[in-house]
Amino acid sequence: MLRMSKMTDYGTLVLAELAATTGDVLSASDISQSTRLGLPSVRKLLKMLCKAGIVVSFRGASGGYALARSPHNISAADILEALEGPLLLTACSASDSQCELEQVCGVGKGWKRVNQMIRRTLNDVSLAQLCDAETIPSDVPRSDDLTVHGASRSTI
Amino acid sequence: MLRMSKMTDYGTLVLAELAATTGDVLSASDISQSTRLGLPSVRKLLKMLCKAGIVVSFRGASGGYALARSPHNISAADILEALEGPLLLTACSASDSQCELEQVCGVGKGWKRVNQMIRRTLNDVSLAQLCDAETIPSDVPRSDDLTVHGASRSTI
DNA sequence: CAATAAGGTACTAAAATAGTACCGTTTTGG
DNA sequence: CCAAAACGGTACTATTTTAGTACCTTATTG
Repeated sequence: MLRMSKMTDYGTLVLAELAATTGDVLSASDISQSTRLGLPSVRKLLKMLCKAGIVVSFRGASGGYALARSPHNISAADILEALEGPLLLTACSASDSQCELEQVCGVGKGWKRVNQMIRRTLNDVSLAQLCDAETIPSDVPRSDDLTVHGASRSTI
Repeated sequence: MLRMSKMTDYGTLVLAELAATTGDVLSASDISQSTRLGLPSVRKLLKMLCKAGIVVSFRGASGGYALARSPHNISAADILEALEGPLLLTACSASDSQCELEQVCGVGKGWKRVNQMIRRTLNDVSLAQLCDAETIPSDVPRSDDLTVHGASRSTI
């Protein structure tokens, strides 16, 4: 359903926790306790976020994790890519697409464009904004509103 | 990976075929042949699209399917919702969310905002545009560019 | 040197997705 | 009027992905 995985959802909680801490570092179990997420999952997430360069780790006793940079400089796209891999709406959006329909397919390019638009959206929202929703513009009309005239707009 | 399912991907091929036809209706097997998708899958997709009101069906010999309205009035959001269910980035974006973390969770609202932004993007792209990618604005700056200053922008 | 904490890997279980099959109903046209 | 064409509905199986866990290794501190 175009849904992020649970792990990614949890991952943002973990990051929010790190963003909110006043202390130096937080250990995986600190975070597990404050977020109420299972320790094994928290550890897994922190490893992934660390690999992606979003958090940094300190080993040994009194070690732990911290954000690698300011929450203003961590984008939603960064987070999603770290935890779910490349942001690709369709299989053929990938550079090494193996879609054998690509010749016949007239819509691949269209979806790639949509993919870019979504990526831009996700690049433009920071972790800091995620933690403080009011700072996210809730209704930003595009500068040239070239919309689907009369396209049904379901209201959720 | 924030990816649409294969079926949705196939579904847009089916819709593109219907959008392109000059004839009256196309049967499931017509579409299966022209798209090279398996007949059972094509049938399943057409049933779903019909239920969602995107295509209309005509039963009996010489029956088949046609778009329910102009491809300009069918949005990407319509298609995704028909084939993948509600457009919800996170579990707690749903109205009947059962996320017991909701109290502790500071990021749910933020993701909901992002969800709305993506929804708007998908509402603003039509099937007609998907079939003719050049008509999709490839670089539309938002009217107030309140971006993450210096957020890393991975280039895919 | 013992305790704490991260790094890495591999495995199991559960859930979602994809693909298929079958039978019923409607309509056409000879 | 009946056989063939084509959709409607449902239920099932297999595959793939996701979630969750376990276990061992390495590093740091006091």
